[in-house]
Amino acid sequence: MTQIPLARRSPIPPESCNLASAIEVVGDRWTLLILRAALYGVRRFDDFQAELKCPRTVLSGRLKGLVDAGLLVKRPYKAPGKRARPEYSLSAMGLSLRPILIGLTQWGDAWLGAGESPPISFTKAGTKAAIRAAFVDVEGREVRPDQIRTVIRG
Amino acid sequence: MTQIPLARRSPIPPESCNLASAIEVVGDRWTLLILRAALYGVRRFDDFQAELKCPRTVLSGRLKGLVDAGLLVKRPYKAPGKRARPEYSLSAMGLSLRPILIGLTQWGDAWLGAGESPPISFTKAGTKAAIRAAFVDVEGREVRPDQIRTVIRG
DNA sequence: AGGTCTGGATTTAGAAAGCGAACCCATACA
DNA sequence: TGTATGGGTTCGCTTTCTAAATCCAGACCT
Repeated sequence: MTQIPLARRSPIPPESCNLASAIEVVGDRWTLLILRAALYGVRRFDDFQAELKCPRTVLSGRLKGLVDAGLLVKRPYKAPGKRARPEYSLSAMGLSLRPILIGLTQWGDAWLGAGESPPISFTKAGTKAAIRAAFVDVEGREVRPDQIRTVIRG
Repeated sequence: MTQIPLARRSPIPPESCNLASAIEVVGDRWTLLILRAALYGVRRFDDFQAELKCPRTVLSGRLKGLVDAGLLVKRPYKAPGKRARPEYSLSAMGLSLRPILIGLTQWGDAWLGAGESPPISFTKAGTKAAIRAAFVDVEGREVRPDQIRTVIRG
């Protein structure tokens, strides 16, 4: 059970750790819920608001923050016969969070799912077999969790 | 760039989505920073506090929340010649977040790392080649992000 | 042109959470 | 008996969150 050896401090101080930096950017309830909706295709202010039921002040603040951080791109969106409005779509930076949120979805399915079969699952195109988040080596072959070693000052 | 089709709402309402539930549990700055430290081996109250520099009230609240949620286990810890104290170590539920936090670390390395080589990296035991977070099919072979398909009501 | 609708916000005021410092408590050790 | 130490809680103050109301610009209608 006690696989991780006791440490007084983490090997990398939080100030210079990219994980800690990432947490500063996306480690927020509303921010994560916005990204979740965005990955499902939601792009417009009122749609986010209807989905999240969060205060509009918070939503506009978080959207601005995500644009500043580079995860979302704000650009005008013109529906026919309507005036141009902004839409917020994921940048490459934001899209690359998808594996992490899928991983978190599967973690939730496993530990919070009340034993039911998951309402959403992921497969490889063309097949029906499920896929899952894991670690792979350079050749793309899976590495089991107990085989993972941590290397400092890479 | 617009790979994701526009949607007014996400396919699963947040109330019944395990991703949204997971975000309720771990979608918080201090909570994530605590888990980060815990995965590096930090277990004691004052060590967390020295590492995170957060108010002790917040720390004790978050630790309590993580114990209640089942991610941490609180149990007495007896150092020789010292009195018994509580320590907070990761449960299986908490440990299984490791791939997600490693994935987030690598996301931070890629997008926030200011071009430097990452201060921490992960390898397969016995080799020196780096590993990375990815998706695999049932046989443990990598599935590229553009090959991922979403299936509702699995 | 004037009025209305609609999406995308900002303003305002009260509630909740965050924060830092100080304090408390139990036990090892001198 | 006294002091040190780890693990908290209590106490005010400040920031952030929240909800509701308001604002604003550009279609569309007449």
